[in-house]
Amino acid sequence: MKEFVEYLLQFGNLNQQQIDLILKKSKELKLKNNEYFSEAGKVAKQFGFITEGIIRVCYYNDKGEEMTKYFIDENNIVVDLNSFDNSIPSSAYLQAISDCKIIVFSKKDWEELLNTIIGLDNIVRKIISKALLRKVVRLSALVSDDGTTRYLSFMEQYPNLVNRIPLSYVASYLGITQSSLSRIRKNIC
Amino acid sequence: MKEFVEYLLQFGNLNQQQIDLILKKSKELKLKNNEYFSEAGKVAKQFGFITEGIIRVCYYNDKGEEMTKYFIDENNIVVDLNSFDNSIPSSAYLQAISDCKIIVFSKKDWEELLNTIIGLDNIVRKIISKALLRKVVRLSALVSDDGTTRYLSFMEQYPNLVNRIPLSYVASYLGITQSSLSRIRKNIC
DNA sequence: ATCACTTTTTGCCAAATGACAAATTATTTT
DNA sequence: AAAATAATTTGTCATTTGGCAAAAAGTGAT
Repeated sequence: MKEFVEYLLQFGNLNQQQIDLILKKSKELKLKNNEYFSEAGKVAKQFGFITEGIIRVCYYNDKGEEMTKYFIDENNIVVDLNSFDNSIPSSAYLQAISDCKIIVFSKKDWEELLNTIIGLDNIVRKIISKALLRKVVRLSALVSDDGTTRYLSFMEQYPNLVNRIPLSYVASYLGITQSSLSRIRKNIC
Repeated sequence: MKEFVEYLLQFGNLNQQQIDLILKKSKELKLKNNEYFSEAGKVAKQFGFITEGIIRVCYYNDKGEEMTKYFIDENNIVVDLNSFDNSIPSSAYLQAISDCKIIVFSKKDWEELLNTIIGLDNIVRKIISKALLRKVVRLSALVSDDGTTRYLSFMEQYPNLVNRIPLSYVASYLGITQSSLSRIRKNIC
């Protein structure tokens, strides 16, 4: 929990009373490897913060292939934002790809917090923008580069992820086939 | 000008007095084809809204190749945000790739407006988030697809741009070479 | 209409990647 | 340890794309 509070405080101030309020509403969710935090077709009902583990966001394209959009690891917000905010069914799966511990808030509690704590929505907005910006930077690195360069920059961006997740997920994130990635790795090491 | 006001009002309310204040500070900037709205190495000093024309955002990569990050067309905000907000030198060029008319605000005026008009910063924040989200969606389409698919989705996203800008810019945006794009087009049409 | 210049298309070959299947290696279960 | 399962690597060949240079088409000025 401490991590989450510290994380929030990076983006704005909260007094002890406000912090306590947040703590009171928080619950811990444990997910086993391969379990879902939220699923395509369903409305996202939780706002979370990962304290342990890795989540990946994926969907199925026209051809039925599983595509990994991105990864979220420790000390980051995890929420299917569009679905959560607008109460619409999501088009993506948020799946644990290792055992995870996540601090979660129900939608009701979270909205209550946003309404009660002045400045919290400001903090959240900043967090969201920052996350989006990071996403843009990451995606940019994936365009225009060849497989090898993509893989190298992936390793820079997620240095502590490479060895914790299956190769196939990395490949679908990088937009190349698993075999290609395997060959690329052979050439690098 | 009307377009800009309408644009802002999509994201929040402003009364007539506030609108007049904004109008009073606005200036019209005309850029000829190939001129720069802001340049790499310099601090961005203007916040703009394109009423006519197309701007592209580009930079030079390690190899000295010119890379197009994205295009901005009519009825969209144009600003080198990171540089403008933090007063740091930018790493990108914002270049007119057709004659442009842009409504602009100096940094000083814009900050004054943000301080004076309650709710404007909220509106701006919403605009920025939306733009970032669009960027993510666009970039996602560029990863994982082959050249042909990229080009097709580019045409969907910028239907009125394809015939107005040089092929080489489109190619560098799509992350493929100009020759490849030329061949791809031949196969499609 | 001609010339100069820019943009786009082609041709050629090398390199990278995809598709599919089989083999190998790791991991888990019994 | 052996068997079963999953993950990764490798082989083979077709396709796509890159790199480079030349040709063709388009544009603008005189």
